[in-house]
Amino acid sequence: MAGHLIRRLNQVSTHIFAQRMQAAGFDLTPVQFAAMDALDAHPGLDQASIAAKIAYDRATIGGVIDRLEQKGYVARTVSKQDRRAREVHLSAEGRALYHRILPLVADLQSEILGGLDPAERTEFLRLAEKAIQRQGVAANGG
Amino acid sequence: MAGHLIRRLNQVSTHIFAQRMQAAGFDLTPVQFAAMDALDAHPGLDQASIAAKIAYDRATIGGVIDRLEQKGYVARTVSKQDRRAREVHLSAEGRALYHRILPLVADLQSEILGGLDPAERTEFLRLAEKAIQRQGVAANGG
DNA sequence: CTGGAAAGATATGTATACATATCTTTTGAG
DNA sequence: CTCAAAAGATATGTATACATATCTTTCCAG
Repeated sequence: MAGHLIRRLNQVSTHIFAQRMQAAGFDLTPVQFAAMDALDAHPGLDQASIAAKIAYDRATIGGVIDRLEQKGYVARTVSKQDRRAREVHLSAEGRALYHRILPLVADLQSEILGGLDPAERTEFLRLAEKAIQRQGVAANGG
Repeated sequence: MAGHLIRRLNQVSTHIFAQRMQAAGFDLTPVQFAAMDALDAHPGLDQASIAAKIAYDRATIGGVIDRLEQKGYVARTVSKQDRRAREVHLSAEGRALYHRILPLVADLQSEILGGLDPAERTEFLRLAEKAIQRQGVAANGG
């Protein structure tokens, strides 16, 4: 069953992420890192755009940004152009943390596919990307 | 990023599952179906064994079984051999539902990998299985 | 047989994940 | 300009997902 295999793989992936983070003394979830990654590339992005960029729904991202704000890694300000929108920025601390963690996360990717040799990993990533490409799953508000 | 691709794929997978179930007029999540699948093959299984079989933790499965019980699809009885354990059985209604849904779920698997041709699907499944095989992720109480 | 370790289940707390509803603010048709 | 539609965010409710703690019951060493 494809669905079951994919779920297991996702479970392996999040487990490795959590373990590596804890081992390095950081307290960040995969989604929180993904949000910081988007914010490093696009400072001042509003929440709806963050959600669209990393394929989450707005409600989930709202909570994720809440927690990042509580930790002091991001700051939220009401946009002057559109007072409905909240512009989100990495704080100095958040940016520093992101750049310390980035190589760790890059490194852990290969561990997720640890059972595959390099050629197989490349092929797996190609197939995964192609499978996603065909789908138009955007979720609510994404 | 492997982790991100896998998450997206899982999102596609659960989305297709939910859509197909709703279209067919059923109200079952992927986990609930997985639990019923395990119970059809192994009637009377206790919750910890169900969790181990489908790679979940016990706490999650407890809630899943709660909801299946509320819907009337499973029944829980205290084991006579071990009064700590709850033996879980599909009800007549649950078994009937499972057999109606099974072909639907089998069919939807190919849609999850809809962007891939048959040879690619086979290869993807082989690689996914191999990648999982290497990992020993069991979760708490699995 | 007895007391502590171990196992099954449940309780608690945190973090996704997403649909739907609601509130505020902006935009656009007339 | 005005009001309804639309968009950004938040609120609410359900369902995972999992670590940790606790309760009950069983097992086992002595």
